[in-house]
Amino acid sequence: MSRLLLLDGHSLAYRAFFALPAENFSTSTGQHTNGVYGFTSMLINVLRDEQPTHVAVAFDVSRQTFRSEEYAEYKATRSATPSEFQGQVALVREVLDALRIKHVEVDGFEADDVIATLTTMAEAEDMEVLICTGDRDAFQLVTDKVTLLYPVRGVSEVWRMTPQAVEDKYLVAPERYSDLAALVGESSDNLPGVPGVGPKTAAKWLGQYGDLEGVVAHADEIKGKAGENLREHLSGVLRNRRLNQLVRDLSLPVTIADLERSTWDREEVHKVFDGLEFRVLRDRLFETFDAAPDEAEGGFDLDASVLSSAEVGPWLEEHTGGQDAAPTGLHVVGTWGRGTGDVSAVALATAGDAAAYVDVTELDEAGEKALADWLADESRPKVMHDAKGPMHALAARGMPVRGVTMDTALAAYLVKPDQRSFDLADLVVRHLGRELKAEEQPGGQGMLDLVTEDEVIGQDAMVRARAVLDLSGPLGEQLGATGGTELLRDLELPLVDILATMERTGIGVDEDALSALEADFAAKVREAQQDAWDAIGGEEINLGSPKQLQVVLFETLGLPKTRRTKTGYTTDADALNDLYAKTEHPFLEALLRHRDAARLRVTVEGLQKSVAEDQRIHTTYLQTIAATGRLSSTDPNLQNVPIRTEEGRRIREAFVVGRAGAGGDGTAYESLMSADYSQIEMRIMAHLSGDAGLIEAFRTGEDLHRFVGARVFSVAPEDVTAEMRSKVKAMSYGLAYGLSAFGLSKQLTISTGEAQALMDEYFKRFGGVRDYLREVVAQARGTGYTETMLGRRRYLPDLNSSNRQRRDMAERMALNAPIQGSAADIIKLAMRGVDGALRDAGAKSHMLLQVHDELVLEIAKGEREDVEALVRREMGGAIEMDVPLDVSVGVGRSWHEAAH
DNA sequence: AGAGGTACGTA
DNA sequence: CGTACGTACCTCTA
Repeated sequence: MSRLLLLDGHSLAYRAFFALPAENFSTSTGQHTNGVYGFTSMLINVLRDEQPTHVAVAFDVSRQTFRSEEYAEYKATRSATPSEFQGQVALVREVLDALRIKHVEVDGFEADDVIATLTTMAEAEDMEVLICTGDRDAFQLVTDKVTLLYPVRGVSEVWRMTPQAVEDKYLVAPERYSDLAALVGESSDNLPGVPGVGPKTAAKWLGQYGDLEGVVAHADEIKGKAGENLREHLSGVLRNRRLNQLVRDLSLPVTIADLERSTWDREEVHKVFDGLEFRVLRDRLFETFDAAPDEAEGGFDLDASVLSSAEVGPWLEEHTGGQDAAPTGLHVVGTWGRGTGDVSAVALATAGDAAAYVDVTELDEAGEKALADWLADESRPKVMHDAKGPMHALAARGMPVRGVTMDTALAAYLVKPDQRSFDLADLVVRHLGRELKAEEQPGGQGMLDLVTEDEVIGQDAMVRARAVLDLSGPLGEQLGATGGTELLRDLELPLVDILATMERTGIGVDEDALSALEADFAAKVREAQQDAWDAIGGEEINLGSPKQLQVVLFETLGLPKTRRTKTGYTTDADALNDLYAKTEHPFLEALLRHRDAARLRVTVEGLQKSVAEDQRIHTTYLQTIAATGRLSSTDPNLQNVPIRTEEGRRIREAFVVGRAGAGGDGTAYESLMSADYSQIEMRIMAHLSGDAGLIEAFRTGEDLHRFVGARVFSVAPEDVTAEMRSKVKAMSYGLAYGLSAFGLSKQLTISTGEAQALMDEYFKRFGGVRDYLREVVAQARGTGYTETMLGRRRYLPDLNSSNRQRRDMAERMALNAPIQGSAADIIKLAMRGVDGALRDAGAKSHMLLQVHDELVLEIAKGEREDVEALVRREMGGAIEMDVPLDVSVGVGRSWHEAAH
């Protein structure tokens, strides 16, 4: 049985808009999404619950329709569309396009007319019809075959309006509903009815005289005030009836057959949902419909074998030993994290459809050696997905991997750096149009007759190995088309091994020092907590609860309200400091002290929890997260260890050089070395902009902010005061982030005018910077992407958004991405250089950490001078620029000491 | 249990 | 109304 689902796009999105709080649904770029969210959510639910075979969504084109032409006041009382709803209908259309659901609109008519026409067309084909709209005019369409789903309680629930349901509710049959509405009036359409006549009276008349025509014909017979009013408003009633009659014979650009449900465009769905930041909804969509028809054509066809120890060597020789050295797909089954891991099995796949599965735990010595030799053989190219973790796992079994010529996760990241995850299954569907599963072989034997769990794991692993291999083709092509081939081959891929080694090495910590800090901070927390409680009369509130704090601050203490947040008033440090400056209330002082101490304590506790048995902390670097090209660090994040406050810096004292001989190979280390680029982003800005003034500033080697301050304030460099310097410093750094005069004024607590004057003066002196920043945005708007010095792209489609908030956000990203991204490129180059130079020199010293513009190394005894020279050379010479790359180096027992 | 919101650490 | 991240806690909802 065919079943057509028709939705009124605008009406439903608008309902959702009012049902869901706009402030809870917006993207990071500021676009509100509550209407789209509610619409999409409802769409998914209806598709799931009703299983229609055909779907269409109708839209209004404009408010100008034949109805408003006949009656100018039609819908005239509707208030202007709230600004938060702006653009959301366009987003609904984007969602529908991604889902490949047809939408239909006809100039001069309303969505309901389109729905009425489609309903009529479907009825002619004997289809069942479901109509989903918040417009009551559609009740007239209800029949035995046409059901109306009328949303109530926002969009969380729908009423199924069958003929019986309409009659129960309105006391008339559906085909009489419009007659009833004409008498009663419809306030939302600004169609006044007969005064004093409600649904009951109207239904009674219609029952008596059959239909509206009958009521009109017998109007003279109706007694009382109601009858009088009816006679008086007769022309209005007839007009209402003309206007609420839906048009059922529009000429439409689609046929019913066009509306048949098709598989959606997965890539487009990801793109659109990414943009809308709909994570839950996307999951729900895929969960609900993945089993349903899908565009993926099938799985992977493999000539699979499970290898015994003795078979490993011969198989590898036969399938990967050719002269052409074609790459092999490699998938590792195991666990990894914190710089180590364990393998249970590996799967291999070749372009010739051969696939093999090796249970590593069952291998004898010879088998293990055959596998290890092959893995370590640089001349046997391997294709992996997110290789770093698997490499840890293999290395932990004494099987280091070399010759990884493609990492599909890294390639996908370089192609689309804004994506948050690079799940293999997703990439396979998107780029290969297939599912991550084995091909069904009708009546076939072997692969599909899987009985044990092990067999399933084995097959899955081989499919993955094959999928990775197949993905490398299209991804490699896309990468080539976007100029990323060298970036992958020369920068990101070599970095994988370097990062893996850093993670495996870890950084030494003094656990006793951490414990002492923890105890100290804990005591401070208790003290501050007690002081805070005392200051409010002893009530023991949870100081970590913004909600409880708001009650105390703004109700109990009656302090002035702070900046609004979605859920109330902010209690952030800035606001509390402001409040303290105004009121000097002792509670605020104690609360701030509590915050600081509590934060430091959790930071220390987190570090304590992650100390491994070797008394070192092994972070994990993520290479495919930051859209600008930076690394990120997790579990624990060692890129945000406190440094700004004295108390915080004490934590860095606990990061120390490893104990003598702790390396296992007996190497003794003498110190930690911290080497960082000074003002690398400003230097990049000078280089990229070519601004003569800024370039000179760096070439003279004078204090940058003093130099700039002298120009901006027209004084001699020695007359630049500390205040001038700090203003200029804030502005210089802010520029790379797209700082506005307003933002600058906020930060420096000066007037907007003063901030603007400061910026004007700056740009007068350093006009090249302004021209460059403008040019970056203009070019990105044209090409759709920004580029770093090494050609790393970031796509910013929102630069052409019609939404100002989104556009402004995209502009700031466009300003920042080349600068932050080039800095990321440069330090990655430097890491390659340092790693290579250490190796060439046969040094025992090694890199431990990367913190965006800083490298931390552990220095082996006697290597300090050599390593310092080498690090300075490699970091300083990582790339050729018009300004020098200044590197400052410090050495000490701890990270804190090394930072001096 | 999981998600969203707030707050806050770094470059 | 300044970019890029990760983590912890609280609170509400499923």
